Amino acid sequence: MTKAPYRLGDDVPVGDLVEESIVERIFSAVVEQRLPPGTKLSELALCEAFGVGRMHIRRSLLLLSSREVVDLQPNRGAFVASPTAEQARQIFEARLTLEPSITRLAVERATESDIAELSAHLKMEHDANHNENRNEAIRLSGQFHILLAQIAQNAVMLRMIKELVTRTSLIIGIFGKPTLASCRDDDHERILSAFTARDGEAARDLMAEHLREIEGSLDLDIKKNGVVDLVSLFARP
Amino acid sequence: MTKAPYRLGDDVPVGDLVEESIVERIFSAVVEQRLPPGTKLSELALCEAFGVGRMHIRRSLLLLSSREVVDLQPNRGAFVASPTAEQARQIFEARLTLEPSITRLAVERATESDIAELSAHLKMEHDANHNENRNEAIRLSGQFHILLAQIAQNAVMLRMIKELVTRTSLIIGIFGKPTLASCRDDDHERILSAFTARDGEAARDLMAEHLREIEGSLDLDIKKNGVVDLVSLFARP
DNA sequence: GATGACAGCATTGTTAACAGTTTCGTCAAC
DNA sequence: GTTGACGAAACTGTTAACAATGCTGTCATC
Repeated sequence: MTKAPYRLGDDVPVGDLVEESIVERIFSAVVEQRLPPGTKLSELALCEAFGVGRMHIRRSLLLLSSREVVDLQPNRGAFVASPTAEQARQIFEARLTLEPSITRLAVERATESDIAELSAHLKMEHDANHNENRNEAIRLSGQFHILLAQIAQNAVMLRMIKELVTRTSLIIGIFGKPTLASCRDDDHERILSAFTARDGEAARDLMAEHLREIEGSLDLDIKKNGVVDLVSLFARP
Repeated sequence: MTKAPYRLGDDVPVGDLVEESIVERIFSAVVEQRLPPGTKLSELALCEAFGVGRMHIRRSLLLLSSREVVDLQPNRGAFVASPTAEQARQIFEARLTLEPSITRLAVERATESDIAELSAHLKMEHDANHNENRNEAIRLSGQFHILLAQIAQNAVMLRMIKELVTRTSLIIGIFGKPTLASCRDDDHERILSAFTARDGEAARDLMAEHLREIEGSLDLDIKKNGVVDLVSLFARP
């Protein structure tokens, strides 16, 4: 994921754009499980990592905490959130409420090129799984759900899904069994089949089943920990 | 509008608490349509209004803009959002996805005292309507939907609903016909009946119908606030 | 050796001053 | 009378210094 290219003469990105991009990149890092739950997000380290002033970092952290991806503790700092089992339950309940409907809408609204994109995406997922490229596989697996919300053409729900997918990665990091780190891509394949058949109801039901499967695969009792170097993590390639 | 009372010995509110309360109060003002779409929210004025420093106001405005209740324009300031017709469509689509399910969950999880509270709430709504207390009627009408999400015991969806209800107030302010400023409270009565009958499916369907009714009562073509903004009109897409 | 007080350090929270931009009013020109 | 340029004032954006809090390592005591 590279920075958007700014040519000379373009308006320099200012204000919200900076925070937006930082939030997006931290979201990605969380989804890919490069930022495990509980990781301290020190302001200074993030300033170096993103090459911006403390103000932008503090604003970004506030935004992240408003999405409950980061836990802001007064006078102590920011930490990657560690969802509780109860929060996990609520998040899956929200996903089960939203995503089946979104999936049906997506089927109804998908153009041929949308379906082609989904198909190409699934191929990437499959490859990543086959090559044991774990980070990429996890990222693509979450991205699939986001793609559906994009195809459904609803920015409101898209934003909700981005948050829920990200928090789900945290949940899997805490409560997931080591073997299963992401969605099984054949679930996604089946959903794609419903797209090509233009069967919205089937897609909706498959998505519900898919989500229930993920939730069922969790151990809602066990916990874990770890440490990560923020600078190298966000170093520009 | 008075400051929240803090007794001596209470922990002085620090950090997020300040912003949270400001956001909440601005949400309320928007719901009650005391802050119409497009209203300029000057930092200095808000500093005086809430008796806090500029930093807290700026953080609050950022949070409000992340919920799309406030539009943050670089170097120009913060304005109460003016949802477009397309955004209105998406917001109702999201509400139609979430709230019927939430309502069913609420019926399943409601205690007797929850139902009593709902009933008391409806009485207040009815009174406010009868006394032509418009602000109070609008506020209670939105609060009803929030109450349901609270009864459903899902903090994730509760937060989503708070945002959607607030933005719906903006939508009604822009696209609503003058007569109908809030939900008809007899719709809410019918939903309560389904609660007392413990009929979740009925409650769900009534809520869906209720939302469709509200959306149907909008003029999604006519922009009432008169002046057309030529700049955005001719802006490149 | 374990425990607790203490001091120094690191980090976060807050404020104030400064810089940059927009906005508004004035005035001159047509 | 309208339009456009100019300048002052008001507002927002940014930075840096300062204050306050939490953390850590040391040392004395039991």
